Amino acid sequence: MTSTKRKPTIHEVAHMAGVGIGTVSRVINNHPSVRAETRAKVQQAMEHLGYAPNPHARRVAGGRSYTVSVLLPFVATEFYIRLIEGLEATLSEERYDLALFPLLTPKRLERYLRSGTLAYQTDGLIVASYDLTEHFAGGQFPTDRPVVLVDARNPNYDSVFMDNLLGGRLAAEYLSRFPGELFFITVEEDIDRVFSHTVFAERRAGFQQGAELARRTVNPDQIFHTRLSAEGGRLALQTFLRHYSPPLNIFAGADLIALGVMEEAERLGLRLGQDVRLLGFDGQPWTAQYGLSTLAQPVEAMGARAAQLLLERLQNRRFEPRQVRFEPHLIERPSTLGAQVIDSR
Amino acid sequence: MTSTKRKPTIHEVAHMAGVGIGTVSRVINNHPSVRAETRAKVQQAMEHLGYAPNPHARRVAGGRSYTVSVLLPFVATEFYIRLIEGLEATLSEERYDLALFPLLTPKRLERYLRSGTLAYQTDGLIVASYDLTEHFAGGQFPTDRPVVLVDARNPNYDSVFMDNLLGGRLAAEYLSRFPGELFFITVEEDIDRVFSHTVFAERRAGFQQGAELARRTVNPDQIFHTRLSAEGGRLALQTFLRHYSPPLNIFAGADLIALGVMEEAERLGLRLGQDVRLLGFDGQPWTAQYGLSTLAQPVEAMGARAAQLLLERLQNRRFEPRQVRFEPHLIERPSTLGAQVIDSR
DNA sequence: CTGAAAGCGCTTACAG
DNA sequence: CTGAAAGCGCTTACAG
Repeated sequence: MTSTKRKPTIHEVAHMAGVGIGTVSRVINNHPSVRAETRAKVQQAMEHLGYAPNPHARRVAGGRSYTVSVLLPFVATEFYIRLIEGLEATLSEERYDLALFPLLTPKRLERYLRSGTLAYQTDGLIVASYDLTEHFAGGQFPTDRPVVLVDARNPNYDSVFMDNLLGGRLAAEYLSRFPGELFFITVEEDIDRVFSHTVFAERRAGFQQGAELARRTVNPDQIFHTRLSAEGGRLALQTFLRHYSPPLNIFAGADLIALGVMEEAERLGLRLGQDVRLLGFDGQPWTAQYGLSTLAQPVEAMGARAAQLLLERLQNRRFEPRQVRFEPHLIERPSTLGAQVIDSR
Repeated sequence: MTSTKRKPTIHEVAHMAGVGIGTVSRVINNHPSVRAETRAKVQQAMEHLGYAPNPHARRVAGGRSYTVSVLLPFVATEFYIRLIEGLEATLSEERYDLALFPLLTPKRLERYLRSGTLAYQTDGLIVASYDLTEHFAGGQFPTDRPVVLVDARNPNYDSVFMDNLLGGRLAAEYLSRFPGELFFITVEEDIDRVFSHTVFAERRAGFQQGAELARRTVNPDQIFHTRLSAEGGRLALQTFLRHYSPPLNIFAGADLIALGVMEEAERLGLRLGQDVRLLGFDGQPWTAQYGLSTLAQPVEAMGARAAQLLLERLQNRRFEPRQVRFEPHLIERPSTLGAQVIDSR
């Protein structure tokens, strides 16, 4: 006895609207074959009663969970906030719920996937940022549910991914147009991280390629490894300045790291866009106010696309795994444009 | 049609065990009034069939969600991993599920609490680390579900909290026994954080109190504010060393920050436990291998206690809000014991 | 386009 | 201690 007041049911709605419960159900589920007039009557009754369908009854009767699980790193980045919003926007249109499963340890993941109740909890899986197949025998997820990867890539599964190599290359090409050396701040995995991704390694490889194409050298001490935090950016700038003098052209592997670079530059009295040219990656909403140039990722769109792929799978459609590639796009702001631009192309 | 093979139901189990479905249900729910012999028969049948109860059917028939929602910050700390484990251990015994709700924005929270479906999703709420009442009119959560706070405190709700003030005081008292100045590294909220907690402010206040009691002064530049990251600890040590010379006695507000201090000390060739005496807070599992002294929090136990309080509320028991206080306890390791101990008590 | 009815897989008094 | 039966609130063919 947890609830205080009885909640209205489909029967009460049907009674009030003067229709059968089947019709109410059809209205709830946006079934096309309902007369507009009938639909209106039913909707009025629902509103009047403050009716909300019981999802559990729906799941029992429908024989499905109407739920999609999202397996994602347990980190504080805005990236995942945006990703979740993209997923949710698309899934909720089809009345699917989202269940978040934070990837903490492989043991938990294993337990989760093999648990007898997962069958009831989830119609499909979305796996963010990791290609987890390596954790399982045969490179297959131990589940009969459809799986879609987002911000990650595997040829055996539908994948929605960012072309990080291209991103790194664009960064190097762009920063090469300015005087001064090139620098890169990359994120290293924590030692204790058991799940690994390749995002930052790809950006770095792209950056090296782009630098080569522009005939610029990037020495090992022009690359700083740190964790994904603003403070990592601050440390990076301090370290660069021990051996190099402004102007510095810095590509931060993530906006959050670029934020730390900005803070430290300000503390040191360096002018952004002149002494330090700074380019981030992600396109977080706050970068606009901060005047941070960045390679923007259409994160919400990636989430929406992944959700769409999964919904199609859930409709039992059979096709080969689909690979959807997204590209970052450059947004120029004061952090790189403080002074005159030398266009050497 | 998402599932591949039909899952066995309670009827099949009953048939195979030669009992009624009611009996099977009683076995599943650990109802006391089942003969051991009957129970064994049923369990055998369940195992043989690979039976797992359908949680949705249970929720419909039982009229409850059998689910507890945990509202928690979306951060990567091990603290929450441990907290979740403590909660889950206790709740799963009573066949309650856990639903994680990451606190991203107040808007999402509002939408979530007021949504018509929350009534179906959740029998009770556990709110971690934040006293969210300030966000709502009248200082009450806009829900008729029982609410328990953990790692936070509010007189109107059951609360399980850590005595952070005591923790800070213990830290100062302990570190005062060593030669050298006292330092504190605290965590500041990000500007964009809308949810705020008082944990670090409390530890700091306690630290100041403890220092006073020990007749030690702590100047403003002996306190460093940073974000919750290992790199924050590295920056802190660098900063302290600009104005102070070893030995330094540092209380890091969190183990994660202490980790950064250790890394930076090593990089600078400083001896831990001699040049730098370091005390963390949390008692993360890895601190043992790293030899980090720390004020350990019984996180799992706090989670278990919170779960227990909520389960009691769910049994419809009425009592005044209960406040359960936990204390940290000091674990001494090489990071403070590298040299001789001056016991001045 | 719509209603009556069967069915989804459980829980829970009610008898015995 | 246990079984038969009603009921939870939906979905979904099946008729019309």
